[in-house]
Amino acid sequence: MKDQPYVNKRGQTEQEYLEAYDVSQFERPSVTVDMLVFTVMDELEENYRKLSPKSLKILLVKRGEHPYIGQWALPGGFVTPGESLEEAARRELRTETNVDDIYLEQLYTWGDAGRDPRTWVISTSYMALVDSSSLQLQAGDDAEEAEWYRIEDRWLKETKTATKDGSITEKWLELRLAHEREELSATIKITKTVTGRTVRETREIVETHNIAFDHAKIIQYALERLRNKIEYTDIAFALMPELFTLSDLQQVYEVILGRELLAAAFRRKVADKVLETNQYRKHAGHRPSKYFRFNPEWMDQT
Amino acid sequence: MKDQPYVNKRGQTEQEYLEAYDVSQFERPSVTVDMLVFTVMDELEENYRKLSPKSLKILLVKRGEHPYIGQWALPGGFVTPGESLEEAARRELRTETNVDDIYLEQLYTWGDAGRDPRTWVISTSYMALVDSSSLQLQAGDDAEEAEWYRIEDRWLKETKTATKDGSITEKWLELRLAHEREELSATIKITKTVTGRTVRETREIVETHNIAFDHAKIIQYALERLRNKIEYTDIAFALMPELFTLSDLQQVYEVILGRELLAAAFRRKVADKVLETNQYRKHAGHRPSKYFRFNPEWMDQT
DNA sequence: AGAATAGTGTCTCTAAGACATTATCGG
DNA sequence: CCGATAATGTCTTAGAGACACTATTCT
Repeated sequence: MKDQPYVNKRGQTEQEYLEAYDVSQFERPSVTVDMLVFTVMDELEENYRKLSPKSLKILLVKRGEHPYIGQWALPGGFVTPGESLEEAARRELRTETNVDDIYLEQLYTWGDAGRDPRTWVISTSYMALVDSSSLQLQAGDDAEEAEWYRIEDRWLKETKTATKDGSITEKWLELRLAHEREELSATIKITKTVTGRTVRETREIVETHNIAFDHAKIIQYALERLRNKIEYTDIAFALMPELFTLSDLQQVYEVILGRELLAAAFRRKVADKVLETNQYRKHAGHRPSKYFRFNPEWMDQT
Repeated sequence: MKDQPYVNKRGQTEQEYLEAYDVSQFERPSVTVDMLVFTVMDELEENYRKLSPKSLKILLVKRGEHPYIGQWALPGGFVTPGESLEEAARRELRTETNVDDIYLEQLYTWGDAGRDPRTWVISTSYMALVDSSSLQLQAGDDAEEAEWYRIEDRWLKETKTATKDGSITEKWLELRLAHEREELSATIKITKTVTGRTVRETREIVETHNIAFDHAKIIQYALERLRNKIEYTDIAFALMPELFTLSDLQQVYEVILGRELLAAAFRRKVADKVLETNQYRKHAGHRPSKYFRFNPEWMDQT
């Protein structure tokens, strides 16, 4: 395939060219991976009859070094030579959560100048979805101060301005990350520019409280992607334990989408994606629900 | 925000830490951007009565240097310090096509070891959509041997194997890139691994003819993304000229999706996204069609 | 006139939304 | 029996698919 006998303008063969290649001729950035590890956990509920409400969580680590020392950041680290980006992401994930073989998806690569005060850093962010039940079992690895933060966002305001051949829409959102002992927040502005026939979207951090680097922006972007993808793919199952009830599954959809769904329509929609078991949830204080499992055959339908 | 008085374990303030920071402590990759510039062009048609069929094109450049000298590659180049990835992409786009302010979207970042024989290279790929009518006017910049290649793919075969808790589906596709004087091709294998509740997808080049680096894989990925996005977004308009007929628009959808659409349903679907003009296409050899333009108000609907 | 495309009317089919109804547990 | 959730039935609505039919131009 690439064993051409060609020489370049200076008369070099490929081998000669590669031997003479100066790797230091261009300035190079550091490359890191940032992990957006999401899970859905049960909140405690006092009333024994009611279902425990769920909430979406994201894993953050407390920075023990400059810059942004003492603030919270996405787990991640440098990519090392010889490993692919995805390998680096899985390595970080293992050291952070001990969980392997979970859903992982590349999200976006961030390379704005000045996003790290130390040096030129480009970060590829990966979204991972883990099932909380398998996690709660081994949550004892507090060595480096990692915490699950409840994640919520709130619409703040929107403005629209006409331009000569389109419009500019600015939307402000507040991102809130809460934990028993701490609360982090940020304001993010999303600018949507319509020009002629094309649309451009940019994100910008307006302010951020105790969230390191540009990570508030990355988290908001990931949340948006998660919301979109849960509607047209089956990634929700990656957040579920082996056995789950349809109410559990619906709650996961609801907490991510931020709105209630009608049970009848929801059940119709997922009917082909799950398999019935003959087990029931016990001691519920009300009619017990049947456990289901993911239907791997479903993947063939499309 | 980040003016904390904290010191780290070695007692350094942030300023002291940054001054002492050794940027060379980690090995660093070269970072490039690769551009996937798509357009849809009319093919010549002998019969004056028939509509000229359209085809999807991608811009490639001939490599004049090792490695892969003489083969065809995606246009692109190194990212330089101080510019963001998107700025680098727009800069490459300007030098390659002279067109500015066009649809641009970050696709994926490729970082597998060995993807460039020279050194460790990580590439972020961007997809750009341009309207061919504005391009044909200034197609005379052949300085560096850039060519529009017609792009097609073809399903070859599929196998499915059961594993203990899921299955592996392998799909082979042939990618064909054709030009008046040259024809390039590649075979790509897509492996979909279902394990428990999660799905993983990987791509691999089986063979490639005269397509440099791992670019065949990137092109196939971009084509898939384009096909998906044209169904649920309005990116198709970025491929259209200012004025277009609904048949033109339908043809663009058809050539990208690779299947025919029903006119009645298509027109219903786009009805709110376009604005009528009172101009008609002339000298058509059949009933002339009305010209439409993009409706910028449409963006508000969602 | 006739080839070809432009554009519309309408029936069917499927899926989602809305909401009422029945079922079943723990206490 | 009551409070709560589980699960189903069914009417309505929106939209896609299918296809027939009419309209209009150029040579």
